[in-house]
Amino acid sequence: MSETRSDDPSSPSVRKAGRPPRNQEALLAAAADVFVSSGVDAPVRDIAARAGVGTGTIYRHFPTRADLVVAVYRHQVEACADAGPRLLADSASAEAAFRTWVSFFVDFLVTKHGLADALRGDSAGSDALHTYFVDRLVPVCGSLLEAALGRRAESTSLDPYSVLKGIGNLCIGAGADSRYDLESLIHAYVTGVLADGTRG
Amino acid sequence: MSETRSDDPSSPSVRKAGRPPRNQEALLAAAADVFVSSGVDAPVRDIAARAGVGTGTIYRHFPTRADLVVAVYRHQVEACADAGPRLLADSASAEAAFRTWVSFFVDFLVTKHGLADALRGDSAGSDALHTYFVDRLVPVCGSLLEAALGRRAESTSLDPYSVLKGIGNLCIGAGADSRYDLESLIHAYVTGVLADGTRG
Amino acid sequence: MSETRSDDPSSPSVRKAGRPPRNQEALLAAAADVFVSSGVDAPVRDIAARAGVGTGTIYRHFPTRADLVVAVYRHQVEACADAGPRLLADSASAEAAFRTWVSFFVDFLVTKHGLADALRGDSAGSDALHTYFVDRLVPVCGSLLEAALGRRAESTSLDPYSVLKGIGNLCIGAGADSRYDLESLIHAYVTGVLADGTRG
Amino acid sequence: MSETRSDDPSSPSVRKAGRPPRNQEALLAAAADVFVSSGVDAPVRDIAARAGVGTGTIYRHFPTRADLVVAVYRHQVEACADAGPRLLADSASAEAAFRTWVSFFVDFLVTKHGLADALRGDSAGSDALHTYFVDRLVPVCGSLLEAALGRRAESTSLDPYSVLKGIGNLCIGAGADSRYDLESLIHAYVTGVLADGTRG
DNA sequence: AATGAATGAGCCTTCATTCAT
DNA sequence: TATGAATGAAGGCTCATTCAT
Repeated sequence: MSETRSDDPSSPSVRKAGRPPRNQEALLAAAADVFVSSGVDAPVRDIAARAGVGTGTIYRHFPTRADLVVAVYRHQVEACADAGPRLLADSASAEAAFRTWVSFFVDFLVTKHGLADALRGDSAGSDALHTYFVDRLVPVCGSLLEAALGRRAESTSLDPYSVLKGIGNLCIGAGADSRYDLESLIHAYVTGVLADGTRG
Repeated sequence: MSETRSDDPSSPSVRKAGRPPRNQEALLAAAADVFVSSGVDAPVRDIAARAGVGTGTIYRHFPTRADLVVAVYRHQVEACADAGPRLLADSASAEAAFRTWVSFFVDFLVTKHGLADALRGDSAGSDALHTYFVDRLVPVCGSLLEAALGRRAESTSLDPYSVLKGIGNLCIGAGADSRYDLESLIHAYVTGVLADGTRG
Repeated sequence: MSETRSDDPSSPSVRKAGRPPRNQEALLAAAADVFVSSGVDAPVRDIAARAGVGTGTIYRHFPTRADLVVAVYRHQVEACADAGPRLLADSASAEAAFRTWVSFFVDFLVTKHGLADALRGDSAGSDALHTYFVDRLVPVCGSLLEAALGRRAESTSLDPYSVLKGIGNLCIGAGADSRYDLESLIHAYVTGVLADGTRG
Repeated sequence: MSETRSDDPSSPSVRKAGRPPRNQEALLAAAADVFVSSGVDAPVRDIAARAGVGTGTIYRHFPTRADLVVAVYRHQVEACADAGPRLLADSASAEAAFRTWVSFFVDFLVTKHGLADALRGDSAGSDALHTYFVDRLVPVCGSLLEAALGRRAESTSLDPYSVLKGIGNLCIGAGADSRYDLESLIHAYVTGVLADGTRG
């Protein structure tokens, strides 16, 4: 599907022959590519081929698939996490900040198709990623949500973890399904979360 | 595809007479069991073993995995589809009917662990299932949604397909993750869908 | 080396094409062949190829390498164990019985080149074989040894296990090394064992 | 094979000053350690790691594994060979000298766990080692044996090569198997060798 | 000279699928 | 029809070995 994909830091792209890469960057870019087209469970061999390296090289740098998956998405997760506080400070309203952050998160998930899948936690080696996501993003999502609900929130039953995971789930399969109107759904979802949170 | 197949997943027991296709019964029941415990991608051998038949028998009755998966869940899908009109007629309000139907659908998805996953369309042989779900349930969901939105609905941008798929997505992983408060999320989701639909 | 080898129960030998075998016998014969030429650690693929079957077939019949190794030699081990009591009853003297039995055991080990190696216990999947050998043959060796030492034996420090393992070790590499005069060595070994046993 | 590899069997150790090849030392020591704990077939990487060098360095100094193995044990083999004449001169009797030498050899083999295995000749790169052992020790063993048999020996059928290899074989697996009473076995073995040799 | 990243062959193991019985 | 043995394509992982730096 994506033969392009090149917003990533360093992306040697396709790579057919040429001198082998000397750093992990190339590996990560290749893995990202493959994850997009074949999912996080793609054969190690495919990733190696895409990177133009031997399978051993993959294992050298990332002993387990989890290591690789986490490494592949770490940058983006960090960027996402960092955006939270910034949005809260810069936005006109807390709700706007929350909605913008959610959009940011959704874009990330959708762009990196396959990521949403990884987020689930079933796929091989996804546990590490899942844990990483949760640890890093739930707090951010939580503070934005809390701010958005503001004073009105009295005893919301909607915990940040569920809200975040819900967003992730909603993103699954989007991008590969043109009939699936993710944007509208996310808007409605947030609307509902804020409405229900207010009522507690 | 499968002619008879009683009503409940754990069915063959109920049969009175002994029409030949008795095997189909056992096969479906076994497959349902295995799908629950190992997911829709479980080894054919496991299913055959559970059914007490040879693998060849599985293939004879269900040439592709999709055939099997669809057959396994047909009953429930039908029940779900049939419930729509009934709820619309029996409920106090259209919104109540919609919410109840959604709950029904969610219960189905969650109970049949792994079904939500299958619904996505990536898993082996899920396409057929996906198509079947869509063809059968989108119309039902659509009429309930329309009724719930009622007159207020002017030009909702939320199409039934997306709404249904959103529900399915939200259900993914639930049941295996106790921190994931699916019920509250679904409630919020529906709230948002109805609210946004109104504003369209 | 051995292209012959055919004293084994059922030995389809080389097998190039032809209809695939339907029983384990063929597999065992193939495995025996390969063990002889490549040792008990030979690749499963080699064994499968020799038997003219797919690797999966090997795994079907012998889930672990140990299962296969044990199966391959079980017949011979049993024959060897059974020979003990018989020799004791038929021989002119207990010492003769012991020496004959040792010869029998040695022939077995040497003929099935590679077996002595397996007996050691390091090689993958050899533990099971080792245990089997010990459980089955040590008692037999023990009673023959005891009989041979007869009354004279007072407090022999030579336990049957060590004596048996010593024989096995002595056989290692024999057959592949023409300069190695195993027969004479075994004779001397037994002489020493009986002499030392007497003095205790 | 290996270009340099000094000239004297027991070489690098004696060096006074600090000529570059100091590494050889470290490499051999590391290899010896690893051989003890993981056997002569241990991964090259492990040896390199233990020595604190890159794998390439190992290959530079020892092109083949055989070169390394031989180098590792050269010292001990030489010591063992040198001990022969000395024992013959110092011992009370030739038999005592032989038995002492055998004990010495056995200790060497057992202490350097895995050496006995390597001596066999199957393990990767053991041929060179085997040849070296034979060339160096068979003559020594032969003269001691001859002396021990003395005048009595008329036409012994036990050649030194077999006797030596027999000892080596007996040592296999000792040390890793507490039930295996190597010492007693060796005693009996020598007893038998001397007894049979006399009768020829 | 030393280093260690990279390579890739080779082994194990698991299944989907076919097919003789 | 039913069976399950057999097949063989994958895919994971581990080193021995090479070679650019």
